[in-house]
Amino acid sequence: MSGSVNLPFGRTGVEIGEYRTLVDIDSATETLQQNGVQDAEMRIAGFVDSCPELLNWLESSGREFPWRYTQDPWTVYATEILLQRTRASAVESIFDEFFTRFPSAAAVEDQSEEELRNVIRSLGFVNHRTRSLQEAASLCLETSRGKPPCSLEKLKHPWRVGDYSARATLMFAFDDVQPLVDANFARILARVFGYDMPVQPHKSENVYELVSSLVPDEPGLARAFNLSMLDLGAIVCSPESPACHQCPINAACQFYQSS
DNA sequence: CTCCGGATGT
DNA sequence: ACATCAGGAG
Repeated sequence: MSGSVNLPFGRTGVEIGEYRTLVDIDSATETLQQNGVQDAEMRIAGFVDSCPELLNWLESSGREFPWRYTQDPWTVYATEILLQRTRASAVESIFDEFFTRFPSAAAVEDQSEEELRNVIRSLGFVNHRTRSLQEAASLCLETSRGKPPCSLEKLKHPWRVGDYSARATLMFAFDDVQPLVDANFARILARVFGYDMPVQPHKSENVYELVSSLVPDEPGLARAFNLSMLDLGAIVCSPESPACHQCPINAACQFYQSS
């Protein structure tokens, strides 16, 4: 049941012809046109056709964080809370200690709150995250024997577990195809398609709709696609001074073409 | 829309 | 000092 996709990155090998059948090019084009982007059809096609190479880049250059090697629902759910507005490298540095002390939702209720706060202190947002993890653990123990629920609305029940974290849990723990719109993703799309980045990228309905159409409708590829955008944003397409010369999709990027 | 929270990188 | 980080709430 678990392990139906290849870890850590999912499925990274696919031909362009198959990939095209798994995304909604018409819907993506329509959404992009509503943003006032010229040549929307051509730009969407260019992006989609570059995605197989993007997945190859993930396979060779992606970040192999420990949480990418498991689909254990509690581990995925708790890790998403640890990752909120926090550098992934910071979470990596406490990952082993955290899941040694809190390998299950039950462990969070068994250990003292002070113990929990000590382990996550180096991440910041300690008050927020302590309450989130306690309520998440409680939810898991109430609803399904220590496992997080596989429903979007129920996953969002704990304090400060919102749309992104809930969808990420569905995607990475339950192989449920989801669009994961974070700040990185929005920045990349703004550059690739040449429109002004929304003030709250992860809350923009327009960006969300666009990403929904561009996520391939197959769990292994959807996992790889989402991870590739996270890593591209962190490694190559950084906020300041992006390394366009080493970007696997620069041929389809308006920012690169016009610079 | 605005504001929030903390360690970390620059 | 200031912006950023696998966002979220009011």
